[in-house]
Amino acid sequence: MPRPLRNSYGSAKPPYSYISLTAMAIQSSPQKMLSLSEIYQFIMDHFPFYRENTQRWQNSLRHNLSFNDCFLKIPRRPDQPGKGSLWALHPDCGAMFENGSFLRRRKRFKSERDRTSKLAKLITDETKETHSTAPRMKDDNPVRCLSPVDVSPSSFKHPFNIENLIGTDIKSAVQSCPTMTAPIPSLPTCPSCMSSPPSATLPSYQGNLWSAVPTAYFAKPCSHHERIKEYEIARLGQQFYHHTGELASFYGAVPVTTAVLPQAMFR
DNA sequence: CTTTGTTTAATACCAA
DNA sequence: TTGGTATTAAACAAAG
Repeated sequence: MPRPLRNSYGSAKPPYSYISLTAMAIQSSPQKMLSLSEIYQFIMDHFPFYRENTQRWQNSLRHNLSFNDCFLKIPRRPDQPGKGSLWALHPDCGAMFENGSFLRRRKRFKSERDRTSKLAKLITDETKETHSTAPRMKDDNPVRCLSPVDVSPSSFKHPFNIENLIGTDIKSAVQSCPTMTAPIPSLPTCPSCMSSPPSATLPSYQGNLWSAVPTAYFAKPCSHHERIKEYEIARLGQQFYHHTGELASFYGAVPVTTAVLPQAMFR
């Protein structure tokens, strides 16, 4: 049972590490991600101890966000106002705390082989670069997506090629798996526009089978256009979940939006 | 300018 | 004692 937080410790220092406090804040949020200032605010709201000496502990907290693999920096979508990025918990860091009580850390979370954290960094960098390059390509094809089974070299300047991000072991596993034609699963209704996308815009997909698109992708408002992109991303995530489980948890648990993923993927 | 984020370093703590 | 972890300080860059 999670302990009640409010005024539990008066002005005494709570028995939680900065990592615990930050994880609490993030997990308490509906979208499971918060801005830096929102993390500050949560901690100050719930623990009076941290209403003082803010310079000191906030510096420490920022250090923890950057230093620890368990925190993922999620870029804001262009239509999301505010400063800085959003911070989420790495989906694989669930076992970090004993019995989930936040009181003790079992062990430091280290993403295995740096693969997922590298992926997250690459995604962040690609997103930043993509947004800074204002002029878009002439022959934009918004739904052309790199298929996991398509190993043709990318012509992008900064390719977000899934094959570049995964080991050759996974790549060969994907390529060796049975290929078949499957209809794209129907998309859940967008909570923003409350209508289903026209099915004509959704091509069938020749490739490996995938399971259902995680509805988490549609927790945020999106346009039809964006939804198609998000669907392509979900497909990649599920694709690799099917065979490895590793990348899947990354994509599945972090509410990835189009802003998180490089637009180069769709050109 | 301030805020946000990254990184290095020193130090303290704690359990094996 | 040693290794892993947590805290704090500080320098610095990037971005708004």
